[in-house]
Amino acid sequence: MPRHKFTDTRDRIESAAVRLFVEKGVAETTVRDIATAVGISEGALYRHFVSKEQLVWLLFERHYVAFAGRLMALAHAESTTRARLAAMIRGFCRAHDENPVLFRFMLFAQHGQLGKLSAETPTPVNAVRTVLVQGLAAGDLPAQDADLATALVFGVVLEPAQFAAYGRGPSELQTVSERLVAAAWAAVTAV
Amino acid sequence: MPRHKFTDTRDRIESAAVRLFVEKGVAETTVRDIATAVGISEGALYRHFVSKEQLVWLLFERHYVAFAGRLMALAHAESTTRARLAAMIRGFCRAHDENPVLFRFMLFAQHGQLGKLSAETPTPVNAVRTVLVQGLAAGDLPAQDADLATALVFGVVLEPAQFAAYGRGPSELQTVSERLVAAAWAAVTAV
Amino acid sequence: MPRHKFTDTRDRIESAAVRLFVEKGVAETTVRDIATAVGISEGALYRHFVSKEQLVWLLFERHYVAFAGRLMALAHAESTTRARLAAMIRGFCRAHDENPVLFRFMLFAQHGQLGKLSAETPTPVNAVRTVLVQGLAAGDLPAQDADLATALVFGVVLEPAQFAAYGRGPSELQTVSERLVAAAWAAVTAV
Amino acid sequence: MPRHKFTDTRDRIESAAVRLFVEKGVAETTVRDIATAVGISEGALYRHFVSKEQLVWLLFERHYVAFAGRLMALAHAESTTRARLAAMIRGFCRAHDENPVLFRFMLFAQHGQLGKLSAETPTPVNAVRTVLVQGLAAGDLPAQDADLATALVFGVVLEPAQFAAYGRGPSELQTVSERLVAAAWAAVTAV
DNA sequence: GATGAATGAGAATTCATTCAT
DNA sequence: GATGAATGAATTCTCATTCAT
Repeated sequence: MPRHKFTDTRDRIESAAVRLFVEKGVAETTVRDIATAVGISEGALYRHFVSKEQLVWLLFERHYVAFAGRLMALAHAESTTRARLAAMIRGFCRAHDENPVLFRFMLFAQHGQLGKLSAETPTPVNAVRTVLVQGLAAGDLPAQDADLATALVFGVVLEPAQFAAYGRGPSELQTVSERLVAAAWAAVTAV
Repeated sequence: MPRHKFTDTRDRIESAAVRLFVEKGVAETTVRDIATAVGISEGALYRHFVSKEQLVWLLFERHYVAFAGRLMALAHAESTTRARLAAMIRGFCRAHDENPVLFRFMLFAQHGQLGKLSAETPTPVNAVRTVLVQGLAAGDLPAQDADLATALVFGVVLEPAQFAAYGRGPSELQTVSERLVAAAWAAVTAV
Repeated sequence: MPRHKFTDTRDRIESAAVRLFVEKGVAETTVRDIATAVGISEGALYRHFVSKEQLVWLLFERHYVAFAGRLMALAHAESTTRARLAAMIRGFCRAHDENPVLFRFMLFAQHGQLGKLSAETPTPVNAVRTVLVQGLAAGDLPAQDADLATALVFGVVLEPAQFAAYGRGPSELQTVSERLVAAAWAAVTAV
Repeated sequence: MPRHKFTDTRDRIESAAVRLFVEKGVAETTVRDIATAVGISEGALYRHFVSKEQLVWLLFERHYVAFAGRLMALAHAESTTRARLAAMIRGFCRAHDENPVLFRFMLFAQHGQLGKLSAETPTPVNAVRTVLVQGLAAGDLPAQDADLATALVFGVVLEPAQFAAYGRGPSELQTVSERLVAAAWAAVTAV
């Protein structure tokens, strides 16, 4: 095993960790599991990451914030509330299909990291909620609790992803993205 | 009386365990945590339960199956697809509000127990799916993937519960149960 | 090996720990060393002590403060500065001979615990210093820096103990206690 | 120049190591600590030293023996026992003030190296002891145990240094060297 | 039924040392 | 001479489980 490669080690650690965290759960994944999956020693991991805790946080925060940014950019490119919501939902589906494991790690894995986010951090939840609040203000949506509406949109998108993880329903969300758009819009307008 | 006491201790263990499993996660809850919460010794716990694993399984399986039964009974009491779905969603809301901690334990806590259920076990998912399949057969619903439709209904109900757990949106789901019924129906008919 | 003895386990841990800390140094003594010396498992140690750090601190603080109290009581029983100092020095010698290992742990072992003592904690240093300050105020001693005088007394007592630990000079300090009293008095009056 | 640079790095390693060993203790100082302090990589350290152990030994042995030589030279320059002792004590004070860190490393740091010295190695202890033995033989000192007398002299000098390290008493020993000479002489003549 | 000390198998982390580049 | 990733053995500590009392 060569010692001094291309420093892709860090990347390999990250993807192995995300995969294991999703497969087995964060608490159930040991540092040894990760090291073995990467093919290095446990000690070597600590050359790249301060602690398991920090590795979890790093992976979560980076991708979570990046995904929020992606969603906001998609929304900004559209002008109507429905188009914005549709673009975001398609964004969810694309992100899921590109890397289902990462998607699950960000949005399902119980890593206990959500509480560490500062209130101002942009999150996917805030991205969707902002669009809905604007839609409510513009009269594009019937008056309703913004948080509840946000939850409905999330439910319509995330639960099919959850089902997919268990082998139920379509495994590629993009094949049903227009269906999810229609369902989400119907849910938030069916007051 | 001794029999009564036994039952009492057992119940206290169970509710303390459910609460801790939800609050901290299953892996993060130690046997000592539970024993301390109940006010007994660690060893005494093993008088009532074979192992932590078995305790988790017992709690999950019992409540999960019971809840599935409750849902099916609610559906059977109605005659139209929409009424059946509505009754089940109200049942979800009531179960949540009666004991949010238990609700979360059953439906969110990643306890890795889902895979242990045999295929024939009645589950809330199957209960909802069965009603939807019947509705599709009866032509009450537009043709669509039954699993996806099930996921949509679950998403519309569960995500608001998830949000409530984080202090977002209404904390009592029964206050918005008709809203959720409307949203779920809209979602599964918006093909 | 019986499991449930007379709970002298705690005491056995303490004396084994003090001995090892002195013999090998605190940092060089592992929890395993202590457990092996006591004849229990490593994990069992943690039933009695929160951490190695806490064990070190507990041992040090308790004996250090107790010894300071002993010294002060000895001083209080006398009325002249010289008699007070003599009583304290004899107290040092007796403490050394009673348990040289504990004596060394308190006064030589580099356990890094000194900094944790709050300023008001009674210490052997303060005990001696207080007597010297009173002697200076009473004119029993020539004017001089109280800290330096304290250091001289400590040096006269502690260095022979240090030598004894290396097998040099008398191993029992009580055999030379009057000599040390005379030397200390001479040192603090030889301005 | 390259030779010069080598020496320079080596010196910087040595002084950083001595400082860290005294500040944090030998066991508590990691090779990484030293490398970081010097501004080189960990691996580079091993270009200059075989091991941490060897570095400790090297530093200790070299300075300890050199200091013993210095003390003996100072004694040899004088003709009376008292003058010899006085010269040595002033030598102690000067060495302390020149480099308190090195002084503490040699005389206090528990590096477990003392046992490695061969019996014939000249040490500060032997230097002082030799002068006292000669004084006893010459009748300049009252009959007494030579080791105990040596310990008394050491205590009178070292304990003020120890106190200085903790911020008690004078920080520069040379300001009180005559006081220490008087105290030491009083201690060894007060039989 | 209850207690709590004890076990033993890991878990995370540290660290002196090596070695390909 | 220098770098820094990698190793592997140790170290502290945790925790589900057992068992004598």
